[in-house]
Amino acid sequence: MNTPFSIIIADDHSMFLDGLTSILSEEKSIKIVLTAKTGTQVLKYLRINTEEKIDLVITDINMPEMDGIELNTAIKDEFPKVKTLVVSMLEDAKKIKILTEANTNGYISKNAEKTELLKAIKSILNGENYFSPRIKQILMEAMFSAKSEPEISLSKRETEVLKLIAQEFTTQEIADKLFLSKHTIESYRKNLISKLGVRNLAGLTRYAVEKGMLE
Amino acid sequence: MNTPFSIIIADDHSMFLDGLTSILSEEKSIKIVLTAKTGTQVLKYLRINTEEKIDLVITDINMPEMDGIELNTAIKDEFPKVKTLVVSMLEDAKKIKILTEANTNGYISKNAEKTELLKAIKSILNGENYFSPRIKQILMEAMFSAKSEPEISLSKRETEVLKLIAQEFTTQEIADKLFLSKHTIESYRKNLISKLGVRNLAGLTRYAVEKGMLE
DNA sequence: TGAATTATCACGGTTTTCAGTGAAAACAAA
DNA sequence: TTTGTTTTCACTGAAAACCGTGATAATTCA
Repeated sequence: MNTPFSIIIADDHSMFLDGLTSILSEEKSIKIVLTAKTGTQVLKYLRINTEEKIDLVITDINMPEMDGIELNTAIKDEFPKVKTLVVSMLEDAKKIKILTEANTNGYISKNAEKTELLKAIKSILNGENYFSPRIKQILMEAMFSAKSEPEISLSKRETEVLKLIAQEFTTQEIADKLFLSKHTIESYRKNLISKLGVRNLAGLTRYAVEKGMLE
Repeated sequence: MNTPFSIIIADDHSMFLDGLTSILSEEKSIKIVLTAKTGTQVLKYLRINTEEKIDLVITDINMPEMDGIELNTAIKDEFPKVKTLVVSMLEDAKKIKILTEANTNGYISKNAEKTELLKAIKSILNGENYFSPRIKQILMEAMFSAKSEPEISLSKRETEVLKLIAQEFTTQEIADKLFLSKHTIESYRKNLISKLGVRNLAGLTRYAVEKGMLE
């Protein structure tokens, strides 16, 4: 019989880690060589055990220290032969896009059935990529809707002023805080309003909060 | 040997469900009689199989149709003999508090180790409740910090006006929309500002967004 | 180096918000 | 039935925001 495939699993939720390990240990063609809770642990292992052939790294996206996206790019950069499969809770189009651009070999949701998980793993180990139909669909939708959002980019100053506005400071206060003229801040407010397509302070504030620009 | 304990597991992420099943099927004292993806499935099963003795329901909080909190209260209401263990991703003090008040028998995080999971299950099956140290700590902190938040309650109209303000409507527009005088809306705005302890529209908007009053 | 973007400032006029103060009617709860 | 809350409306003066329409210097980047 062939030697089993060597797999690393990374997820910060130990229960999920244990569960996945338990599921995969039933598969005789798979050998789990490491389970890790952070991306850094995985990278460290790969760097130390360079002589060991690792076939696949299964990773979550949300992890402390080094998340799945960073881990993925690092692996593809340093160990291009190692395949990666992302198993994530979220179905965030942007993150999926970044991951595909970083040459992830597969992406499935934690909603996926066990059979789909095994299918994905086998496909990848066979040299094919695997993205579940749902993920493909989300990617497609993102492609189309992306064009409708022309990506508003704000300069440093604009961002700074916007934050202060959303924090309830008045024009005069912001001017004092930044050692600028009150007129300057007024210009910024005006620009921000037209740039972001909103009508007033409320709109600016909502934009700032929803984009997570505060705290 | 004793008859094994009958357990139901509910979680909308099938991978987690499979993982947990896989872990627990190693335990001989445990028999998994049902795995479900929604709370309603669990309730339906309990209602049909009334003669069957179910010892424990392990459930996530976030689930479609009927979440873990509703499921828990329903179980405690209809089937008080059935124990419940909540296994959740989130460590939200409020939800934990609601669950303890609804007589949940245990609460552990998905961060918990396998050993802790088994410990929790065994404790509960032995008639004790189990809350992990971390959860206890969060609960304690919530108790103390709760007093610092004096629970601001807004009336229907106040909420309505606040929403419209946060949606960038001017006083006049809101007045027209609600068939009220402009002065009335001004009063509401003023009251809201002092009630919520903010300074201006930005503060009101932030409050509305952060409380999830919009969508 | 030249073009584009960013950062800065200015002014007059209009609208809106903010702060203070007050009050009447409707309604629910105790 | 009294008390409290909610909903409704009104006026004033000051402050701030909003609108239009500029301009100049600094920086960045192609």
